[in-house]
Amino acid sequence: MIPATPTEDDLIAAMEDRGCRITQPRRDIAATITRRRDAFSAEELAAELDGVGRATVYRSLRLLVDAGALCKTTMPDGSPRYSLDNARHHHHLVCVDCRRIDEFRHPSVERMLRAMSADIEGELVGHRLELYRHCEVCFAGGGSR
Amino acid sequence: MIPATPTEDDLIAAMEDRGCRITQPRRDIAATITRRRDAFSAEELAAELDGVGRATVYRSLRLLVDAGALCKTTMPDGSPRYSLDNARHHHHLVCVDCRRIDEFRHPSVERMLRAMSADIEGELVGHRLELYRHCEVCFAGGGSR
DNA sequence: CCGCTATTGATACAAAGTATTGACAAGCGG
DNA sequence: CCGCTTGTCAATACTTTGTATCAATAGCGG
Repeated sequence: MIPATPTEDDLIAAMEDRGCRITQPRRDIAATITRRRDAFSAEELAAELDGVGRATVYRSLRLLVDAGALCKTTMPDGSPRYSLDNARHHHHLVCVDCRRIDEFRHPSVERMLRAMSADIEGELVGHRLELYRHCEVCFAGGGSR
Repeated sequence: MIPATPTEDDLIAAMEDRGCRITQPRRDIAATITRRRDAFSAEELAAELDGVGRATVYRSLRLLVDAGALCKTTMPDGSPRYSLDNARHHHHLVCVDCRRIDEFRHPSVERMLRAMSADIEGELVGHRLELYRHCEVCFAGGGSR
Protein backbone atom coordinates (compact mmCIF):
# COMPACT_ATOMS: atom_id res chain seq x y z
CA MET A 1 0.00 0.00 0.00
CA ILE A 2 1.46 3.25 -1.16
CA PRO A 3 0.81 5.99 1.37
CA ALA A 4 -1.05 8.79 -0.37
CA THR A 5 -1.17 12.46 0.48
CA PRO A 6 -3.49 12.83 3.50
CA THR A 7 -6.97 14.17 2.90
CA GLU A 8 -8.94 16.51 5.11
CA ASP A 9 -10.56 13.47 6.73
CA ASP A 10 -7.15 11.95 7.41
CA LEU A 11 -6.13 15.06 9.29
CA ILE A 12 -9.34 15.06 11.28
CA ALA A 13 -8.94 11.36 12.02
CA ALA A 14 -5.37 12.00 13.19
CA MET A 15 -6.65 14.55 15.68
CA GLU A 16 -9.51 12.29 16.76
CA ASP A 17 -7.04 9.46 17.34
CA ARG A 18 -5.23 11.66 19.81
CA GLY A 19 -8.42 12.05 21.82
CA CYS A 20 -9.17 15.55 20.61
CA ARG A 21 -12.55 17.05 19.98
CA ILE A 22 -13.35 17.88 16.39
CA THR A 23 -14.28 21.53 16.43
CA GLN A 24 -15.17 23.91 13.64
CA PRO A 25 -11.76 25.70 13.78
CA ARG A 26 -9.99 22.36 13.47
CA ARG A 27 -12.18 21.39 10.52
CA ASP A 28 -11.35 24.71 8.89
CA ILE A 29 -7.65 24.21 9.47
CA ALA A 30 -7.72 20.67 8.07
CA ALA A 31 -9.65 21.86 5.00
CA THR A 32 -7.33 24.77 4.33
CA ILE A 33 -4.17 22.69 4.71
CA THR A 34 -5.35 19.96 2.35
CA ARG A 35 -6.69 22.44 -0.19
CA ARG A 36 -3.25 23.90 -0.84
CA ARG A 37 -0.65 21.69 -2.43
CA ASP A 38 2.49 23.46 -1.22
CA ALA A 39 4.31 24.00 2.04
CA PHE A 40 3.24 26.94 4.15
CA SER A 41 4.23 28.94 7.19
CA ALA A 42 2.06 29.10 10.30
CA GLU A 43 1.37 32.80 9.76
CA GLU A 44 0.31 32.24 6.15
CA LEU A 45 -2.17 29.65 7.32
CA ALA A 46 -3.45 31.91 10.09
CA ALA A 47 -3.90 34.75 7.60
CA GLU A 48 -6.04 32.51 5.38
CA LEU A 49 -8.25 31.49 8.27
CA ASP A 50 -10.29 34.49 9.18
CA GLY A 51 -12.11 33.99 12.45
CA VAL A 52 -9.68 31.36 13.74
CA GLY A 53 -7.27 32.62 16.38
CA ARG A 54 -3.54 32.60 15.77
CA ALA A 55 -3.00 30.55 18.92
CA THR A 56 -5.48 27.94 17.70
CA VAL A 57 -3.60 27.64 14.41
CA TYR A 58 -0.32 27.08 16.24
CA ARG A 59 -1.90 24.59 18.64
CA SER A 60 -3.45 22.64 15.78
CA LEU A 61 -0.21 22.60 13.80
CA ARG A 62 1.63 21.20 16.78
CA LEU A 63 -1.13 18.63 17.22
CA LEU A 64 -0.86 17.54 13.60
CA VAL A 65 2.93 17.41 13.68
CA ASP A 66 2.82 15.31 16.87
CA ALA A 67 0.23 13.06 15.25
CA GLY A 68 2.57 12.58 12.29
CA ALA A 69 0.17 14.06 9.74
CA LEU A 70 2.30 17.13 9.08
CA CYS A 71 6.04 17.74 8.80
CA LYS A 72 7.79 20.79 10.05
CA THR A 73 10.80 21.48 7.85
CA THR A 74 13.61 23.95 8.41
CA MET A 75 14.54 26.25 5.55
CA PRO A 76 18.21 27.15 4.97
CA ASP A 77 17.71 30.40 6.90
CA GLY A 78 16.25 28.49 9.84
CA SER A 79 12.63 29.51 9.35
CA PRO A 80 10.08 26.68 9.53
CA ARG A 81 7.48 25.57 6.99
CA TYR A 82 4.81 22.92 7.28
CA SER A 83 3.85 20.34 4.69
CA LEU A 84 1.65 17.25 4.52
CA ASP A 85 3.36 14.04 5.54
CA ASN A 86 2.99 11.45 2.80
CA ALA A 87 5.29 8.60 3.68
CA ARG A 88 6.26 6.80 6.83
CA HIS A 89 9.88 7.76 7.12
CA HIS A 90 11.47 10.21 4.79
CA HIS A 91 13.56 13.32 4.46
CA HIS A 92 13.01 16.63 2.76
CA LEU A 93 14.24 18.09 -0.45
CA VAL A 94 13.79 21.83 -0.25
CA CYS A 95 14.03 24.13 -3.26
CA VAL A 96 15.93 27.23 -2.21
CA ASP A 97 14.28 29.21 -5.02
CA CYS A 98 10.56 28.39 -4.97
CA ARG A 99 10.60 26.81 -1.47
CA ARG A 100 8.81 23.75 -2.75
CA ILE A 101 9.29 20.82 -0.40
CA ASP A 102 9.39 17.28 -1.70
CA GLU A 103 9.75 14.17 0.31
CA PHE A 104 12.23 11.51 -0.60
CA ARG A 105 13.37 8.19 0.64
CA HIS A 106 16.66 6.72 -0.30
CA PRO A 107 18.21 3.54 1.03
CA SER A 108 21.59 5.26 1.28
CA VAL A 109 20.28 7.34 4.17
CA GLU A 110 19.49 4.32 6.30
CA ARG A 111 22.73 2.70 5.23
CA MET A 112 24.60 5.81 6.34
CA LEU A 113 22.86 5.82 9.72
CA ARG A 114 23.67 2.18 10.28
CA ALA A 115 27.29 2.74 9.32
CA MET A 116 27.58 5.66 11.67
CA SER A 117 25.81 4.20 14.65
CA ALA A 118 28.55 1.58 14.75
CA ASP A 119 31.16 4.33 15.15
CA ILE A 120 29.27 6.54 17.56
CA GLU A 121 29.35 6.22 21.31
CA GLY A 122 26.15 6.39 23.31
CA GLU A 123 22.77 5.77 21.71
CA LEU A 124 21.44 7.45 18.59
CA VAL A 125 17.87 8.63 19.17
CA GLY A 126 17.08 10.70 16.10
CA HIS A 127 18.34 12.80 13.26
CA ARG A 128 17.51 15.70 11.06
CA LEU A 129 18.40 15.64 7.38
CA GLU A 130 17.41 18.23 4.87
CA LEU A 131 18.75 18.62 1.35
CA TYR A 132 18.66 21.99 -0.34
CA ARG A 133 18.60 22.28 -4.11
CA HIS A 134 17.48 24.25 -7.09
CA CYS A 135 14.52 22.11 -8.15
CA GLU A 136 14.22 20.96 -11.76
CA VAL A 137 11.74 23.75 -12.56
CA CYS A 138 13.79 26.59 -11.07
CA PHE A 139 17.03 25.13 -12.37
CA ALA A 140 15.64 25.03 -15.92
CA GLY A 141 14.19 28.50 -15.56
CA GLY A 142 17.61 30.08 -14.90
CA GLY A 143 18.83 29.64 -11.35
CA SER A 144 19.95 33.14 -10.42
CA ARG A 145 16.88 35.28 -10.94
CA MET B 1 47.86 18.83 10.07
CA ILE B 2 44.97 18.10 12.38
CA PRO B 3 42.75 21.13 12.81
CA ALA B 4 42.64 22.01 16.49
CA THR B 5 39.97 23.85 18.44
CA PRO B 6 40.28 27.54 17.59
CA THR B 7 41.89 29.82 20.15
CA GLU B 8 40.90 33.36 21.00
CA ASP B 9 43.52 34.57 18.51
CA ASP B 10 42.08 32.34 15.80
CA LEU B 11 38.68 33.92 16.28
CA ILE B 12 40.19 37.39 16.14
CA ALA B 13 42.21 36.46 13.05
CA ALA B 14 39.04 35.12 11.42
CA MET B 15 37.37 38.49 11.92
CA GLU B 16 40.46 40.39 10.76
CA ASP B 17 40.56 38.27 7.62
CA ARG B 18 37.09 39.50 6.78
CA GLY B 19 38.32 43.08 6.94
CA CYS B 20 36.77 43.85 10.30
CA ARG B 21 38.15 46.14 12.95
CA ILE B 22 39.27 44.44 16.12
CA THR B 23 37.39 46.24 18.83
CA GLN B 24 37.26 45.66 22.57
CA PRO B 25 33.78 44.07 22.46
CA ARG B 26 34.98 41.64 19.80
CA ARG B 27 38.03 40.76 21.90
CA ASP B 28 35.77 40.14 24.87
CA ILE B 29 33.46 37.95 22.82
CA ALA B 30 36.35 35.91 21.40
CA ALA B 31 37.81 35.47 24.89
CA THR B 32 34.51 34.39 26.43
CA ILE B 33 33.69 31.93 23.67
CA THR B 34 37.07 30.22 23.81
CA ARG B 35 37.09 30.13 27.61
CA ARG B 36 34.05 27.88 27.74
CA ARG B 37 34.29 24.34 26.41
CA ASP B 38 30.65 23.71 25.63
CA ALA B 39 28.03 24.95 23.18
CA PHE B 40 26.10 28.02 24.18
CA SER B 41 23.13 30.10 23.19
CA ALA B 42 23.43 33.71 22.07
CA GLU B 43 21.56 34.93 25.14
CA GLU B 44 23.82 33.00 27.48
CA LEU B 45 26.82 34.60 25.89
CA ALA B 46 25.25 38.06 26.05
CA ALA B 47 24.45 37.55 29.74
CA GLU B 48 28.10 36.72 30.44
CA LEU B 49 29.32 39.83 28.67
CA ASP B 50 28.37 42.73 30.84
CA GLY B 51 28.84 46.02 29.04
CA VAL B 52 28.58 44.45 25.58
CA GLY B 53 25.27 45.10 23.84
CA ARG B 54 23.02 42.26 22.84
CA ALA B 55 23.04 43.44 19.23
CA THR B 56 26.83 43.36 19.20
CA VAL B 57 26.82 39.78 20.46
CA TYR B 58 24.43 38.70 17.70
CA ARG B 59 26.39 40.63 15.08
CA SER B 60 29.67 39.03 16.16
CA LEU B 61 28.15 35.56 16.25
CA ARG B 62 26.95 35.97 12.69
CA LEU B 63 30.36 37.23 11.69
CA LEU B 64 32.10 34.23 13.22
CA VAL B 65 29.62 31.77 11.72
CA ASP B 66 30.11 33.38 8.29
CA ALA B 67 33.87 33.24 8.78
CA GLY B 68 33.61 29.53 9.54
CA ALA B 69 35.00 29.83 13.06
CA LEU B 70 31.73 28.96 14.75
CA CYS B 71 28.92 26.52 13.99
CA LYS B 72 25.28 27.18 14.58
CA THR B 73 23.51 23.93 15.37
CA THR B 74 19.79 23.24 15.69
CA MET B 75 18.60 21.37 18.75
CA PRO B 76 15.75 18.83 18.45
CA ASP B 77 13.27 21.50 19.60
CA GLY B 78 14.54 23.87 16.91
CA SER B 79 16.42 26.25 19.18
CA PRO B 80 19.95 27.15 18.08
CA ARG B 81 23.28 26.76 19.89
CA TYR B 82 26.73 27.89 18.89
CA SER B 83 29.95 25.93 19.18
CA LEU B 84 33.54 26.28 18.01
CA ASP B 85 34.23 24.87 14.58
CA ASN B 86 37.13 22.43 14.67
CA ALA B 87 37.21 20.69 11.35
CA ARG B 88 36.68 21.68 7.76
CA HIS B 89 33.53 19.83 6.84
CA HIS B 90 31.59 17.92 9.40
CA HIS B 91 28.24 17.33 10.98
CA HIS B 92 27.00 17.52 14.53
CA LEU B 93 26.28 14.97 17.15
CA VAL B 94 24.02 16.54 19.74
CA CYS B 95 23.35 15.02 23.15
CA VAL B 96 19.66 15.46 23.92
CA ASP B 97 20.40 15.21 27.65
CA CYS B 98 23.41 17.43 28.38
CA ARG B 99 23.22 19.33 25.05
CA ARG B 100 26.89 18.69 24.41
CA ILE B 101 27.74 19.06 20.74
CA ASP B 102 30.47 16.99 19.13
CA GLU B 103 31.62 17.17 15.58
CA PHE B 104 32.04 14.11 13.47
CA ARG B 105 33.06 13.21 10.01
CA HIS B 106 32.16 9.98 8.41
CA PRO B 107 32.79 8.93 4.83
CA SER B 108 29.31 7.43 4.62
CA VAL B 109 27.82 10.92 4.64
CA GLU B 110 29.60 11.96 1.47
CA ARG B 111 28.86 8.59 -0.05
CA MET B 112 25.19 9.06 0.69
CA LEU B 113 25.16 12.53 -0.85
CA ARG B 114 26.84 11.24 -3.99
CA ALA B 115 24.40 8.36 -4.24
CA MET B 116 21.46 10.66 -3.87
CA SER B 117 22.54 13.44 -6.17
CA ALA B 118 22.39 10.87 -8.97
CA ASP B 119 18.71 10.23 -8.20
CA ILE B 120 17.65 13.80 -7.56
CA GLU B 121 16.47 16.22 -10.19
CA GLY B 122 17.79 19.74 -10.26
CA GLU B 123 21.00 20.71 -8.50
CA LEU B 124 21.89 19.98 -4.90
CA VAL B 125 23.30 23.09 -3.24
CA GLY B 126 23.53 22.18 0.42
CA HIS B 127 22.32 20.04 3.25
CA ARG B 128 21.73 19.98 6.95
CA LEU B 129 22.44 16.87 8.98
CA GLU B 130 22.25 16.58 12.71
CA LEU B 131 22.31 13.41 14.76
CA TYR B 132 20.71 13.33 18.18
CA ARG B 133 21.83 10.86 20.82
CA HIS B 134 22.29 10.16 24.46
CA CYS B 135 26.03 10.71 24.72
CA GLU B 136 28.21 8.09 26.37
CA VAL B 137 28.29 10.02 29.66
CA CYS B 138 24.52 10.56 29.91
CA PHE B 139 23.80 7.06 28.60
CA ALA B 140 26.00 5.51 31.29
CA GLY B 141 24.53 7.80 33.95
CA GLY B 142 20.99 6.48 33.35
CA GLY B 143 19.25 8.02 30.39
CA SER B 144 15.82 8.85 31.80
CA ARG B 145 16.61 11.16 34.73
C1' DC C 1 47.22 63.35 16.10
C1' DC C 2 43.26 63.72 12.81
C1' DG C 3 39.59 62.43 10.38
C1' DC C 4 36.87 58.92 8.11
C1' DT C 5 33.89 55.40 8.74
C1' DA C 6 33.11 50.90 10.80
C1' DT C 7 31.26 49.69 15.00
C1' DT C 8 28.76 50.23 19.19
C1' DG C 9 24.78 50.27 22.60
C1' DA C 10 20.13 51.39 23.01
C1' DT C 11 16.02 50.74 21.40
C1' DA C 12 12.44 49.41 18.41
C1' DC C 13 10.77 45.98 15.59
C1' DA C 14 10.03 41.21 13.53
C1' DA C 15 9.01 36.26 13.27
C1' DA C 16 7.55 32.24 15.42
C1' DG C 17 5.68 30.62 18.99
C1' DT C 18 3.83 29.77 24.13
C1' DA C 19 1.11 31.02 28.33
C1' DT C 20 -2.82 33.08 30.30
C1' DT C 21 -7.43 34.28 30.68
C1' DG C 22 -12.29 34.61 30.48
C1' DA C 23 -16.01 32.85 27.62
C1' DC C 24 -18.26 28.96 25.47
C1' DA C 25 -19.84 24.74 24.48
C1' DA C 26 -19.74 19.59 24.28
C1' DG C 27 -20.38 15.62 26.51
C1' DC C 28 -21.67 13.10 30.94
C1' DG C 29 -24.13 11.97 35.04
C1' DG C 30 -28.15 11.92 36.91
C1' DC D 1 -33.44 17.56 29.91
C1' DC D 2 -30.32 20.14 33.39
C1' DG D 3 -26.31 21.39 35.19
C1' DC D 4 -21.51 20.56 35.77
C1' DT D 5 -16.95 19.49 34.45
C1' DT D 6 -13.58 20.04 31.30
C1' DG D 7 -11.75 20.86 26.64
C1' DT D 8 -11.36 24.33 23.42
C1' DC D 9 -11.71 28.95 21.76
C1' DA D 10 -10.20 33.94 20.60
C1' DA D 11 -7.69 37.57 22.30
C1' DT D 12 -3.88 39.15 24.25
C1' DA D 13 0.44 39.38 26.68
C1' DC D 14 4.80 37.50 26.83
C1' DT D 15 9.10 34.86 25.21
C1' DT D 16 12.95 33.75 22.27
C1' DT D 17 15.96 34.67 18.70
C1' DG D 18 17.18 37.62 16.14
C1' DT D 19 17.47 42.23 12.67
C1' DA D 20 17.02 47.40 11.68
C1' DT D 21 17.78 52.07 12.95
C1' DC D 22 20.40 55.75 14.70
C1' DA D 23 23.23 58.89 17.21
C1' DA D 24 27.60 58.54 19.58
C1' DT D 25 32.22 56.47 19.77
C1' DA D 26 36.45 54.46 18.81
C1' DG D 27 39.77 51.95 15.43
C1' DC D 28 42.96 52.46 11.81
C1' DG D 29 45.36 54.70 8.08
C1' DG D 30 47.84 58.39 6.98
